[in-house]
Amino acid sequence: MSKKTPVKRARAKQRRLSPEDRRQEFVAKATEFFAEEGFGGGTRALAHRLGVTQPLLYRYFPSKDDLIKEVYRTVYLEPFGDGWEKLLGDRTRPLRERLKEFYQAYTGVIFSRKWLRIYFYSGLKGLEINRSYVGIVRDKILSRIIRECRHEAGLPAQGKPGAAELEMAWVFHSGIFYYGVRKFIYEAPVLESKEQMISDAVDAFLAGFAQVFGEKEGARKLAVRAAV
Amino acid sequence: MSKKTPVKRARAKQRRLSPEDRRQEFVAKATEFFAEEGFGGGTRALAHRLGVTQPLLYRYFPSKDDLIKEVYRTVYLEPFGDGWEKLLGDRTRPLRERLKEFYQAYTGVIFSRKWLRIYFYSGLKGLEINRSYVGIVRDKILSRIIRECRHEAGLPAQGKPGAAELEMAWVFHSGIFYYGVRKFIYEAPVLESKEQMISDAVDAFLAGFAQVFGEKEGARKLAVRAAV
DNA sequence: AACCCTGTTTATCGCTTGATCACTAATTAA
DNA sequence: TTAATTAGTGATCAAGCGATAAACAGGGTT
Repeated sequence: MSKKTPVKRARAKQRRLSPEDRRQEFVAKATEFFAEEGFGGGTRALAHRLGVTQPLLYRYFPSKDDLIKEVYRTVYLEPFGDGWEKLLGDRTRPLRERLKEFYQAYTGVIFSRKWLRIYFYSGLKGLEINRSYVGIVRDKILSRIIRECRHEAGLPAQGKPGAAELEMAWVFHSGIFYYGVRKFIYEAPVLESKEQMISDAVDAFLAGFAQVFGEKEGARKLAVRAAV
Repeated sequence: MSKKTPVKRARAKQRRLSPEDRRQEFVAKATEFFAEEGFGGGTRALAHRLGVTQPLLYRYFPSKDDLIKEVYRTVYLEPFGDGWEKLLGDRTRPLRERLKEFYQAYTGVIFSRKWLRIYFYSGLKGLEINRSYVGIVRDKILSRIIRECRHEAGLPAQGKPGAAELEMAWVFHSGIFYYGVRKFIYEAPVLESKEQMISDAVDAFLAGFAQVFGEKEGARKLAVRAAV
């Protein structure tokens, strides 16, 4: 390459965005960048990707760490709508149907290279935000699922789900979750139809839950209902 | 702190190990170090942890990357004994029992902070070794499990497991795997008894597999799937 | 004693990193 | 038009990185 050319750079003639918009644009692209490179990725490489010079980042964010924190915020807060709890708890519809629909929607949001990689990078860092996310999944999703399963199986409702029930829901949930990990992080071949994977997983979970926790009657009811 | 003290360091009076042993000692401690810090951890910090100076590492390993590769080797090759395939295929015992025993043993090896963290760090790097590990799990463990399930359910044996069956085994396997992730990476509370978690997961899986792929339910299952 | 071999340290090199400062170009307000 | 404000750049700093070279220390052999 020739030496640094002092050519007056033709500044891109882009419309100037409002400061807040530009900032958010930076955060969005930084998210993609860090998802690929990990948080060890350099600010220079990031700036290059944004098409600006490195010091400019420091006009918008006090430090690299602050930028990273904003990346976390957007990634973690993005997915959680409040419709999901209602969907799971809507007893006018069969639980099986609710579960399948919920996991279609949920995985529709989190199954992306970007989301999953940021999730694991922050998890390995041992960040608080990650731990709190696990808590949210447990309280807003899994506990609700357990409650609905108990109801469906004709078991007495009780305030908090038991530890063993909760664990079983975790195993179920994680099994589905890991489909995305295998596909987007390991880039391993997976069953083409996500829909079928979820459908089978839900069917197996309901049968398994009835088998392990159901009363004899409840279990049979679940099995029969499944078959019909 | 005062300026660098040129005090002649009292060399530690440790027994001199053979070069090969010393090397392995380095690799072992480096594994723990990288498990905590990630592979971005510095060679100086690592050397400090080993109680030696940084350049000494380069007498034992040509570069940091070579050291890391050896870390991978030990971590990935450590677990796989050949007894596991035999255990899974031993038809003199009930499949349920075999599965529970296998997963007790398997998780006994990989459920550690060290193993899991190295696993994810290398996974995020997109390393070949990681992908090959996924292949090994699929071919040596999950395919075998499917075969045994088919046999148990009285289904005709066929060479390769179907994609949907394999996926279901993945969901099951991952569910168990993620118990370790939650415990050692997220450091989230889990069911105290790993044994019960595995036992319930296996019971649920067998019930679920029969439900989804079993012969008797086959026709009805198809109807249900068509209706969804 | 002299020598060599090997494990180890000190000092240092070139490069990259996150961050800062002074300056210029572009936009807005008067 | 001119002044003020904002967006963006080039040069540079101190610290940290991986890696290298040369000197040193201690035991074993002759």
